[in-house]
Amino acid sequence: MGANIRDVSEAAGVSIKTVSRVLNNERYVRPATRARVEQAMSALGFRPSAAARALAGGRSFQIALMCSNPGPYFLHGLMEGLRGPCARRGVRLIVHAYERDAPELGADVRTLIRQMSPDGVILTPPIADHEPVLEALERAGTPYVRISPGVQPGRSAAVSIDNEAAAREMTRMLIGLGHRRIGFIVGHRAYAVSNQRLAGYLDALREAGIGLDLELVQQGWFDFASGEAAATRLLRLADRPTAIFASSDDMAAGVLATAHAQGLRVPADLSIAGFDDTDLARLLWPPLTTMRQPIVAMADRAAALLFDKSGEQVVLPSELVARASTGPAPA
Amino acid sequence: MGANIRDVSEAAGVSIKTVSRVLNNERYVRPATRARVEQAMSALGFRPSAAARALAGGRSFQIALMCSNPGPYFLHGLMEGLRGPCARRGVRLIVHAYERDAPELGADVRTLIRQMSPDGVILTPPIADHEPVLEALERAGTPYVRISPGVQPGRSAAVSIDNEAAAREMTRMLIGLGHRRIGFIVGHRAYAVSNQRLAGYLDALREAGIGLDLELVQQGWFDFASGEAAATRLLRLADRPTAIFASSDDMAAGVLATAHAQGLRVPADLSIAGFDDTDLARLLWPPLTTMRQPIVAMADRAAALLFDKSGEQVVLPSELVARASTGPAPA
DNA sequence: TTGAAAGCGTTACCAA
DNA sequence: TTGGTAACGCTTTCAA
Repeated sequence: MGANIRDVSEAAGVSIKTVSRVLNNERYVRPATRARVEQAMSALGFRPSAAARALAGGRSFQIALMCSNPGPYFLHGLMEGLRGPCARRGVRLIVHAYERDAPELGADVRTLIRQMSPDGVILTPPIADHEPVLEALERAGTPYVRISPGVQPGRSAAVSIDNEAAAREMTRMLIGLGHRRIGFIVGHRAYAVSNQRLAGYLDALREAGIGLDLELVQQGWFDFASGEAAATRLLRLADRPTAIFASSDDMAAGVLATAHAQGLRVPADLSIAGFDDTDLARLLWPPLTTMRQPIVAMADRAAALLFDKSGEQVVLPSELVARASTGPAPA
Repeated sequence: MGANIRDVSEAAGVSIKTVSRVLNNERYVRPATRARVEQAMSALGFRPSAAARALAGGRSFQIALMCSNPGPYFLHGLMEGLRGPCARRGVRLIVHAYERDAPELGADVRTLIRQMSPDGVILTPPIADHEPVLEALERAGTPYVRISPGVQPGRSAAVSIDNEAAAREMTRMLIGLGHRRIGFIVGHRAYAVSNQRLAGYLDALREAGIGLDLELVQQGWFDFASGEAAATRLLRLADRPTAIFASSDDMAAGVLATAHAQGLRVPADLSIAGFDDTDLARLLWPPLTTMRQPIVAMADRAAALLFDKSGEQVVLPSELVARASTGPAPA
């Protein structure tokens, strides 16, 4: 099998402890000694056992990403953003998919902590606001970073964007194009960002003096299928919307599919707006985004906060992260 | 902190070893004893430390998914398929994103094995055919399952679908609709499935007596952007294709975006076919798929093979896993 | 600046 | 069917 720390110490003619010091970049190792040890390590192809380090030292060199079953683009963005920071630090990523509605999420996290003792945890909505989970993390002293938290922003390190402002901007833009009947597809109820985005939409309508028609606000669940379904409901209305703002890209894709299926031309017959600016957004046009790939950026930043043990709350600068297909002004 | 195995043994009035037996479902534990131990475990909220188990027993209760940076839908499908089996077995998933073109992938895997000693590894293309990686795995005795391997099918447990047949069927269908100029977007060169799908396309053309026009075959890289680019090239041709078959859904989405951007109506002006049947495929129609979500199914099956330590090679039944938008026959 | 020895929490081997 | 006790490979504490 692989060489262990003793093999290295013997090869280098030093004690085990000294090898350990080199491994952990501790001070008080003479450069010459360090060099000798490092040479022995690479000569033997030594790789420290994560299990042994975790058992003895408490650090597991693993962080956990807790996410529910989000859309493909959300997951992909997270992974994309976490890859670099983790690789640089030599940290492994455990992806822990949780059931959004499981009753025992707190116990779930406790199990995760006890079993793996991760060096840190990244929480994605909606679990980022789940009290039992936060409590379990804090009680265990496990550092964690929340992505897009909805409550108690100062409670932990967190990364987010200004969802309300972004949704307001996007709605304003649609209004500016002449749209008056703008459908809105709300995200999953459990997610704080769903409310924030809805708030932005409502705000822009109010500002423009457009009365709210509740029929135009439909429930979605952030996934493709719910976008399809919500669009179907919206397009069945007697007084159809001329634009639909889906508060996630996955749902926007669903809207697009529905539009296709009904023979509607996009954007001539229907303007569609999405949120998040993933690749999917490029099915729409023009490019109105000020921030590319906010999810990737948030994940990357979250990892940085975790590794630097900073309790900072970061709101990434993003006046607008959505896109729309913008056809000719509606009749 | 949490209770350890000794606390449990004391609470239950048995030896440590007996608790260990219960934990591992070993034989030779009297039902009464087992019950007593189990009660003590739940009373104390005992969770065995993965690190200690790994160190002492060799099993880490972790499996690793090695994947490059695939499209969002591929990644999502994998996670979706692995979630259930892992949860049922109490196994954690390490997602190890590798650089497709890194020179030292073999060393990378060796490091992974030494450090984490995963109970198993799932390999996705193109690493599923990477000799140094397979060798490292075999030398270490780590069970592994390959998804969509391209060579040496019998070398390990593996799961795949018949890519060539699926691509042939899809091309036949397009031909059946009257298309004669069918663009094809090849996947990343490093992936075996790219060739398999291309072979199916070529086969169908030959069968129909349609001469191959190399201009119609464009290189892509399985991602959205390369689909856009390839479509742009295809649509610039003097003698445009009337249909484009992209050998992945992510690329098909890119084709769709390009078509939109050029004001083409889909499918009236351009038929688009995709591969894999993710949600994205629902942007196209009609539903010609015989197998829903092949990626999810492959991942699920791969996990099963890994856990059952079966060396089986599974080819999932799927005559057709692609979809196309099918407009009126081209002029 | 270096080293010796005592754990960390579990499993494995051998007895009882 | 149960129980000691020695590993497992590293970090930590305390000396030197």
